[in-house]
Amino acid sequence: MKSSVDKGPVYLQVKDDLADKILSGIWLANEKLPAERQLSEQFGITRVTVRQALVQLEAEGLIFRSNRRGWYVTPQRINYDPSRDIGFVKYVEEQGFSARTETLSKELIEAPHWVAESANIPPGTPVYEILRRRYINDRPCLIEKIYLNPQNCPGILQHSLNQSLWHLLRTEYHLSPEERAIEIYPKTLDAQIAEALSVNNGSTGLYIRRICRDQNGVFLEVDEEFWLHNAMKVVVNVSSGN
Amino acid sequence: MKSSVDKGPVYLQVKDDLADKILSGIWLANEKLPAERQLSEQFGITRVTVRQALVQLEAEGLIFRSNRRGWYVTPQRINYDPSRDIGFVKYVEEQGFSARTETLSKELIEAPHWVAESANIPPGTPVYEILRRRYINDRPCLIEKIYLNPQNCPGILQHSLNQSLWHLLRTEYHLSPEERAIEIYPKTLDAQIAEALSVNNGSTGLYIRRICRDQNGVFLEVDEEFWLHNAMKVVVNVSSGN
DNA sequence: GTTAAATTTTGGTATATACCAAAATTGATA
DNA sequence: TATCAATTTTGGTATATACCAAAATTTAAC
Repeated sequence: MKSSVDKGPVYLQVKDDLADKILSGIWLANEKLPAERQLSEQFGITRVTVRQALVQLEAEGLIFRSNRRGWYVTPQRINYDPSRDIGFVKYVEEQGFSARTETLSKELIEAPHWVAESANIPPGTPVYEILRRRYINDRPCLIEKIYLNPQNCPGILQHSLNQSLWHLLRTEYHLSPEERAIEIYPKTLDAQIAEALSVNNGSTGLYIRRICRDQNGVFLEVDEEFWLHNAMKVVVNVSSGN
Repeated sequence: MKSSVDKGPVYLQVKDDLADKILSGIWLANEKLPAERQLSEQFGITRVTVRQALVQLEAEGLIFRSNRRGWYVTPQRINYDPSRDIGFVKYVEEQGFSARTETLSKELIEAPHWVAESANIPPGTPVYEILRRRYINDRPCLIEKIYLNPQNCPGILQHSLNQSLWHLLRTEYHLSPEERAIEIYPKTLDAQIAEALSVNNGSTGLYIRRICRDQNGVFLEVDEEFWLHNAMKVVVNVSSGN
């Protein structure tokens, strides 16, 4: 890998080399990369240096790792519009991917601190909490924590929650959000979330928080999403208003 | 740092320890952390391991590094609403920070490929390109590339562009956007951008692309922003529509 | 042929060490 | 006292090595 002319750090050269193999299609989406020791031999460098290159590529989103199983080529990002509620599965399938949802838990709890605060309800108010895991092409891509106002949708936990939640809210409870406050920023996935997405503890993800209110400003839903940072691209369309 | 009971990897323990010092206020915003060699001695671990912890903390956004000068405590994120155009400086100052803008270059060029495509104009059409660097509390936080339709705002490059661009467009050219298509995702900062923000080549940033059109659907502005990933939080409010 | 146990491979973590160039600091000089 | 050169510190990069536990693979047993 070393050459007479300086092309910058070796690990960046290796990174570029691997990136080429991916972008040019030599390695396909979801394909497993050679083992680290194998790569280090191929490039004639230490495994430590290979690792530096791989971590870089991971940060760029070109590759991902699945718990101790190795490095894989990241599939194309999907577009995601957090301001719409047409149903995740439908939305993803329109883009030519397959999707599915898994409900991890659902219960009535006392509103956590931050939920009470952002929903503007007294602390300790009972709320429904729903935990879901969403897959795109069989890859777990996000964990979702949903908090619902029980006054608006009593008994919703009896329903199957693997479908579009807003479809349910619309048809069964005649609810539809009027105002959405959305927050987006990169955030490290904590142990619980990382585990649930089978990625390494400490991986960076994209965090989306959404607070939906009805026409009277009453809180309908608070929603927290923890995405693999490389799985999607946020796409929002906003008209006028200003 | 080692202890009899297993508390997971040492580098995560160190990370948590440092995180505590920051969150508890022992180390203040913009304060410089001790040198890596010093930390490694304090914790009784290798510099390599210290580095692992620091890189983690950086990914979490708690600390940042400024080209070879060391590690610093990240100041609080600002809120940023890419769907509004009330002027960056004013917006930031309302949140209690100081802000300023620097124009790095401005010229008439042929529309780059992706600009022509997303603006729906013929490739090669002349457009104004403006490059700006924005500071928050004297820290360079984002690079902005702006592409304007010359037909809408002839001669705009003669003006000072360190002020709010939309204020200029409104008052001088009677332009205001009706539709905005916004894209947001984490992206690695390339060499040019990283240099301009004086962060390491290959750092991850948050990328925001915005396409603004008038009421007739004619392209007014295309805008690319490259943010330090830890400098802000995207905040968008969307009403109804669906 | 299927299942279970033994073995190998591999990623995750960690130490010890070294060199370079940029940055910061110190010291000499005008 | 201010300026500039010499020195020291420090972050960035890289090698060589090692051990563990999870995962994958192979082998043995039923």
